[in-house]
Amino acid sequence: MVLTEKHRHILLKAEELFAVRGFDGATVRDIADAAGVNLAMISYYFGSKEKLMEALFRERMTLMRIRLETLIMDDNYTPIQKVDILIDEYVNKVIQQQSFYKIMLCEQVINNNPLVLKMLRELKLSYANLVGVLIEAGQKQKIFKKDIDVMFLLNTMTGTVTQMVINKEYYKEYNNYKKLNAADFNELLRTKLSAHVKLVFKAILGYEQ
Amino acid sequence: MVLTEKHRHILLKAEELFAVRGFDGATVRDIADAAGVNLAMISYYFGSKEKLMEALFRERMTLMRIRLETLIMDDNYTPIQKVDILIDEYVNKVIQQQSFYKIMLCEQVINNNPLVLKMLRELKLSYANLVGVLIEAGQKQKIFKKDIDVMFLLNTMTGTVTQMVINKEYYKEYNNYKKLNAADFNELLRTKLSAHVKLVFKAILGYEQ
Amino acid sequence: MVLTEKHRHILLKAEELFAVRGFDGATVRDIADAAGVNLAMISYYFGSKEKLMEALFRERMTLMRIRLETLIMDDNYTPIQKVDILIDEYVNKVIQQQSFYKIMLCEQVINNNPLVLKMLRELKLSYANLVGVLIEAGQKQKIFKKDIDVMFLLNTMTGTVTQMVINKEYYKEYNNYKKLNAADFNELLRTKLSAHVKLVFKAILGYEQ
Amino acid sequence: MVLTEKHRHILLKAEELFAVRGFDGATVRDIADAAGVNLAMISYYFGSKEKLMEALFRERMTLMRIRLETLIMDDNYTPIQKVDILIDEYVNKVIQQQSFYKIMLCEQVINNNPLVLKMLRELKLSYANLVGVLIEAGQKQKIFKKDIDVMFLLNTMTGTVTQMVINKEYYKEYNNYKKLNAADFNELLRTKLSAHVKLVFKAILGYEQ
DNA sequence: CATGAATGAGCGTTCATTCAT
DNA sequence: CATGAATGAACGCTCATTCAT
Repeated sequence: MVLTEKHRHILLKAEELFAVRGFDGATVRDIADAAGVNLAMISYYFGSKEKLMEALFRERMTLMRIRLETLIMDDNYTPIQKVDILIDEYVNKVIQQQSFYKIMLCEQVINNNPLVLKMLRELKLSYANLVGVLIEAGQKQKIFKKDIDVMFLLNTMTGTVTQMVINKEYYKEYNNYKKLNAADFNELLRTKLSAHVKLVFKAILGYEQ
Repeated sequence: MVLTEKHRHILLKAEELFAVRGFDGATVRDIADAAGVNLAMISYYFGSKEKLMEALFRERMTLMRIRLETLIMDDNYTPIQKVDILIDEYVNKVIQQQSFYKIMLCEQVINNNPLVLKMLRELKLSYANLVGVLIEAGQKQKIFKKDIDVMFLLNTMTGTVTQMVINKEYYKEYNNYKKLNAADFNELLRTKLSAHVKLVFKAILGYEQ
Repeated sequence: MVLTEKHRHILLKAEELFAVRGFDGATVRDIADAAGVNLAMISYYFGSKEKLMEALFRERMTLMRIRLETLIMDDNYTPIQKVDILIDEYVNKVIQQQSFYKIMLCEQVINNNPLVLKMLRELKLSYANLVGVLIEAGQKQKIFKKDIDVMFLLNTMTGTVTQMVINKEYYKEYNNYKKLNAADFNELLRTKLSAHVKLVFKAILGYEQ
Repeated sequence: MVLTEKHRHILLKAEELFAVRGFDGATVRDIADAAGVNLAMISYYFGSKEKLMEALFRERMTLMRIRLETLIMDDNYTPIQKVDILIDEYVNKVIQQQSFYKIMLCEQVINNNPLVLKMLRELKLSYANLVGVLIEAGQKQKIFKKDIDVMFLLNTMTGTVTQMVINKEYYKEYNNYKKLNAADFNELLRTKLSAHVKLVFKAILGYEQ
C-alpha cells in the first residue's frame, strides 16, 4: 500500500484522536472532520477503521527495528556508547511521537486487533533479541554484569519514559514549569529523561563511567 | 454511596471487562451478562456506565493514599526501610490487581471521564507529596542524595512494574516459563520486580545496603 | 423462537414491503415505519434483517408440507379427488398470501440467503416426492398415464398461478373487470384459476371426468 | 440511443449480475468490474443505474413484439402451426436468455422503475392482443374451442417455462441428470418444455393433432 | 473519451438508557 | 427491588453518482 500525502495527513489526525479518545472512542466521523476530509474517504483510503489503525502502526513501526539492528551491528561504538545512543534515540522518539506511543500503550492493554497485536509482539521480541546481543557483547568484555534480564532492562526504560510522558502535565504542575512553552518543556523532559534512564541503566548493567 | 455485595460483584466483573476491552469496548450488556445480573440493574445500581467506572475507581483507590500516609508517618521504620516497604506493597498491589492497574493506565492516556481524571490527579500529586516528605527525611539524614526528582523516581517504579505486567506474556515466552502456572508465575514476577525496583531505587537515591 | 402478536405484526408489514420492493429495496426503516415500531425493534426482535426474512419464511412455510403430507396419506379420497383438492388449496393459498408468494418467487431467482434457499429446496423436493407418491398410486389404478414428469406437472401449476397473480392487474384491464372490488376480483381469479389448472392437469395426467 | 459494442458488453454483464443478485443487490461497481470498464463509465454511457436497466429492457424487448406480429400475420401457417411455432420460439428464447427472463420475472413483482413497468405492460397487452387475433382465427375455423381466455393461455406458457428454468437445478437433482453438461441439459429442457406446453395448449385450445 | 478521486445520502446495526410492570 | 421491552442516537460502512483532469 502506497501512502500519499493525504493518507499521511489522515493518519496524523487519526493518531491524535486515537491517543486522546482511544480506538473505540474516536469515531470515523471525528477523524474525517479533524482531517478535513469526507467521511467516506476513510473507508475509501484505508478500507475500514481497523485497517486505518493497522496502517498507522505499519507506518510508525516500519523504521524502528531497522534502526535498532543497524545500531547493534555497528562496530564503531562500544557497548556502553550503544546503550547511550539507544536511550537517547528512544527518548527522542517518544517525546516526538507522544500520540503514537500513547496509542501503543493502550493497544498493549486492550488489544482487539490481531494484526496490531502481531506487530507489537514481533517488535517486542526482536527488540529483546537485539538488545540481548548487545548485552552479551558487553558481558564478554566484562563491562556489564552477568545475569542481566533484558526484558526488565527494556521495560524499565519504556515504562519510565512512557509514564513521564503520560503524566507530564502533573510533572509540569508539581515543579511549577507552567511558564515554559510546550517545546521548551519537551526539551527539558527529553534531557532529564535521557540522563535519568542512563543513570538507572548503569545500575542495572553494573558499570561506571 | 454504600456498596453491597452485589455492587462489589458487578464492579469486579466490570473491572475484568474494562481491563480487556477498554471502557468503550466493554458494553453494559457484557458486564451485566458477566455479572449475571439484569441489564437494567447496572443503571439502577450505579446510575450510568460512567458512574460505574467512577465507583470502581473510588472503591479501588480509597485505601491507597491512606496506607501511604500511614507508612510515611510511621516512626518505626528508617527511610530506607520505608522505601523497601513502599516498593513491596506497590508491586504486590499491581500483581494482585492487574486488571485495575491496566484500566488506570488506559484512563491516564485516554481520559474522557472528568471525575476519574480528578481522582487520578489527586492520587498522583498526593503520592508525590508524601514520598517527597520521605525523601526529604532521608536527605536530612544524609542517606539519600540531594536533588532527587520525586516524580522521576515514582514513575520509574510505576512504569517498570506496569510494563512488566502488561508484557508478562512476552516475558513468559522469552524466558520459556511456559511450564509455570499462573500463580507461580505471578509470584516469580513479584519477587523479581521487587528486587529489580529496589536496585534501581538505590541507584537513584544513592545509597548502599 | 416464539412469535408474539407484535412479531407477527412486524412480519406482516415486512412481507408487504418485501413483496413490493424486494429484500434489498425494502429498508429496515421502511419496515419499522410501516409496522409502527421503533427501528431498533427489528434487530431486537429478529436479530437482523436477514433473520427477519428467515423468520417470515419459517412462519409461512411451516404448515405447507404438513398439510400436503396429510392429504396424500388420506385414504378417504381417490387420486383424482386428491389432485383436485391439491389444486384448490394451492390456488387458495396463493390468492390469500399473494405477498409471500411474490417474495418466494423472487427469492428463488435472486437468492442471497442460504437458509431461505435451504427451506425452498426442501419444500420443492418434498413436494415433488409427496406428489410423486400420489401419481404412482393413480398410475397403479390405471387412472393416470404412465411417464408423468412430476416436476413439470407441479411447475405448470405453480407457474400458471403465480403468473396470473403477478399479472392480475393486466388481466383486470384486459377483461374490463375494473368495476369489481378487490375481494370479488380475487374470488373470480380463484375460481377461474382452479378450473383452468384442473383442466390442464387432466390433459397431463390423462384422465377424463 | 445508439448502442456500441461496448454498450452491449456492459449490458450483458449487467444482465448476468441483475439475474443473480437483483437490481438492488448488484452494485454499479460489480457491473463495472465484471465488464472490465471503469466505474464512472456506467453513468457516462447510460446516465444512471436505472437507465442502464431501462436500456437492457429496451434492447432485449425490441424484437419480441415485431417477431410475434410477423408470425400472427403470416398466411403460410395454419393457426395450429402458429401456436406450435409460438411455443417453440418462446421456449427457445427463455432457454437462451435465462438471465433476462429471470430479471423480467423479478421486475414484474418488485417494480420500482416506471419505464420498465410501462414496457412490460405494453409487451403483455400487445402479446395478448396479437395472440387473441390468432385464437379468433382458429375459432372461426372451428379448430379452437370457444371461450378461450387468452391471458390464462399465455400465462400458463410463460409461468410453466419460467418455473422450470428457475427450478432447473432441482429438476436436475430430482431426475439425476447430474452427468449432463450445461448445454445438453438445456437442450433436454428445451425439448421437454416444448412438448409439454404443446400438450397443455391442445387441452386448453381443444384440438387434436 | 476515459478515469481516479471524491462525496452526500442512506444503509443495517448497536449502543446506553428508560420505563411500565 | 427487579425486569423484559422498548427507544433515540449514533455507530462504521457502502452506495450511486459526480467531477477535475
